[in-house]
Amino acid sequence: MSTDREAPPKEGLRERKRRETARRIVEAGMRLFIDRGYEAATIEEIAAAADISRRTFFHYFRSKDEILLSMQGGMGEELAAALREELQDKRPLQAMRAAALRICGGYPAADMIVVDRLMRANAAVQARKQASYIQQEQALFEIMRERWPQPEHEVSLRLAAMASVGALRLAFDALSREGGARPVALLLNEVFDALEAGI
Amino acid sequence: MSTDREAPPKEGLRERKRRETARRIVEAGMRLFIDRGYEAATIEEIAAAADISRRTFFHYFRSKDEILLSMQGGMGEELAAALREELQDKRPLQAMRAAALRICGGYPAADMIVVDRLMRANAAVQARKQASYIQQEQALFEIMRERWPQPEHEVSLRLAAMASVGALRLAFDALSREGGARPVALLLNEVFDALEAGI
DNA sequence: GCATATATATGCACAAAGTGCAAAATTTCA
DNA sequence: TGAAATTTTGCACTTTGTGCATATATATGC
Repeated sequence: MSTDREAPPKEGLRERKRRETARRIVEAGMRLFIDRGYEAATIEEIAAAADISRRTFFHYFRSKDEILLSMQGGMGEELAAALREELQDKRPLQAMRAAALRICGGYPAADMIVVDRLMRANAAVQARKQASYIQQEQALFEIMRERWPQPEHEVSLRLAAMASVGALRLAFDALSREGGARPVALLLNEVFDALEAGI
Repeated sequence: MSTDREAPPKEGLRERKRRETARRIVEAGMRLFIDRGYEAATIEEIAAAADISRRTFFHYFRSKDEILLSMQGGMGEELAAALREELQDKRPLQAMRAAALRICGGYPAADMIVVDRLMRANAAVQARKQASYIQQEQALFEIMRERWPQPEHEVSLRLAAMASVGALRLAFDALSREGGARPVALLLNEVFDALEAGI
């Protein structure tokens, strides 16, 4: 029989459709957010544009802001995975720099700027974005601790996680402020350089 | 005439009543949040308990979560003021430690734990709380920069602000986790000691 | 004290978010 | 094919938050 090694992806019609619907919702949401603003776009409209009922929307996202947050969420997971790899042969800050540089390529600066601008338009969304930085910090700290589990490293790893996420924040803030004038990679390097010089 | 030295507070009936009403709203809100949970307590009930109409509630707070956030807000301003003073004769981390120790006395640990617990019950509120840490970091950074405006200090001051707010976060998290077993002052000193040792 | 300006409180109507429930419609799998 | 599981939908309902007009309370000049 043709290879039953590994768990077969088993991507049935159901899951495929579900993913496709989620994708359509996000797409429709972003389109409407950009066209008429985050607050003005109603879930009703988004659902209509994504060709589902309003009620079904809530089977995919708990609230309107989750559309925006879902974008950032994926990036966080990628970053965590990349960090775990880079930590094999690098010290924390070097690893974070490398991980960030590696994955930022996959996210067009223009998109990040758009999402950032949308988030600034609503206090609750902005808050959740900033909160996600803190969750990210916790996640990255735990990954670093996998690599150096000794308790005497805990404090410095926490510092490293704080500084790393702080650097990401500064770089993305700068990106947004400059409107994408300079590439993300450059900004990241700049911030991480300054960070290392300051320690 | 009985002393007209200094600008008279000019606390008219209006402002006094306004403050009193705000106080009643917060009190009623906290009472209901504790009794039946954050989400279950409706603004309608809170307004009734504070003896105002539902519509009037919104003249005082933009939303339900602002009741909880108003508690944290006051502390942030006090901290900023204390930091400004301590920076006269201390280095950033020392100053932050002193400022935090000074003002934490004014906030009973039990109250802080209750507020923290309530905030954990709702994702949006939790997010705003964490976001306020980031705003706090920005505010404290700016205060530090008043003292050392030279651009070559910018990065290290940013680091100091990040580390300081990080320390506050760790101390308050510990307080909440331990349920108040050890006093805030002790936790703060512990975290700041670890921080300084790690640098 | 009174008139008048100004700030605050309230009621009403309304849009939108979010939830529970039960009835279709669809997909899976034997 | 037919039963089981999952997804989609409609409907009714509660709650949040806002706009607007009106009433009420406070402040201020005369």
